[in-house]
Amino acid sequence: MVTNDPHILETIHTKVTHEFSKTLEMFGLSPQDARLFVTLYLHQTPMTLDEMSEALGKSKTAMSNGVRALLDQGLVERVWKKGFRKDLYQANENLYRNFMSSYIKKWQEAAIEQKNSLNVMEEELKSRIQDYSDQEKMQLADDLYHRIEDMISFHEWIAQAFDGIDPER
Amino acid sequence: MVTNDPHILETIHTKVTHEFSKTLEMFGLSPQDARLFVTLYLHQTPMTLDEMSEALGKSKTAMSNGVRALLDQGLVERVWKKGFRKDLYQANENLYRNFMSSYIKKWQEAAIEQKNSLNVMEEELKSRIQDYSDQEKMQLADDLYHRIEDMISFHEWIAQAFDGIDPER
DNA sequence: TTCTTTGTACAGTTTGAACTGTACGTAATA
DNA sequence: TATTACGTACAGTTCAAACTGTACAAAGAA
Repeated sequence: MVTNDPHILETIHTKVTHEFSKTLEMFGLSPQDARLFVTLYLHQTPMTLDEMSEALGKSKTAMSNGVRALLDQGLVERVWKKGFRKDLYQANENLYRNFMSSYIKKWQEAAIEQKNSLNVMEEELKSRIQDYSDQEKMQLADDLYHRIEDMISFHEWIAQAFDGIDPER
Repeated sequence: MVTNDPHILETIHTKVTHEFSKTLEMFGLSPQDARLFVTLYLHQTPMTLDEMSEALGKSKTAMSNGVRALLDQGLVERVWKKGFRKDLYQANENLYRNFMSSYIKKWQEAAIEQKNSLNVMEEELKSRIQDYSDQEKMQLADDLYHRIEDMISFHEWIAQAFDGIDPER
């Protein structure tokens, strides 16, 4: 192609936004939050709500909500500019630390948390299991017990697997 | 507690289902699919659509759809029992292989895929970048170019990180 | 063949998430 | 002080996903 499309820059910008959003969605961001983040990330200077609204073609209210969600997740920060009344926001720079690293941490914590919950239930079941004189119920309780043990192992594997990843680079 | 709650087994069963579903949702399963899978997993023998419907209190149609989703993801298999007309389904046994291992593979493939897409865009941008005489546009293109490079690095980190996990135990 | 059972396609309903426009509280400006 | 600009709370709308009940096609039983 030798054509000199005057919108080539915008076209690539759009494609990149779409592509990178998909990756961020894998980290659990909603499609809209991901889009907003990428918009901020590609924009080299901090943006106002009105600029985001313009860039994404959505209402200011939607941007206000979206930015708050990103702030809560620590992906975006508010910036001050003296003599400027509007709020300014920019995407945090370090992608790896902001996503990969915190993501791993989130998984590990969740895995350990769930494992603990299961342990509690396992204990409860064990202490009750002898109460059953009924043969059939005894069998059911025993089966459930083994399943819980499998689940606990599974959570241990998860925690261990993510432990093997170096969180900083 | 010395009380001997006659429903203690069901109570624990429910709690375990709920807890383990949360873990599976982290792997991208929808809440409904996760619940259905755990129900099958805890049930020691293969189940019919009617049994699932009974167990979850939802329509048979919903079960039919749910099971198909799980089949597509390779989490459940159909079982034959001679002289029995109804379809029987059971959860695949090995949790680690079915979830953790395939999950890691999915991430790696996705990361590499996205990285390739970004590479293509980067090349396109590079080949067009000299067409700009306009100083301002030149700057924009250059900024975008650097951002794309950052994104590519990010995807490389992802692929590398998941590479460090041993997929088989 | 006819009758019955079983799974699923389909149409309609419900529910929740995302978005919009308005209205209001707060803070800067004059 | 009054006025203007800004962000967000709120109520209403839209849209998609999940669910239900009915109707039908396929396969087994009689």
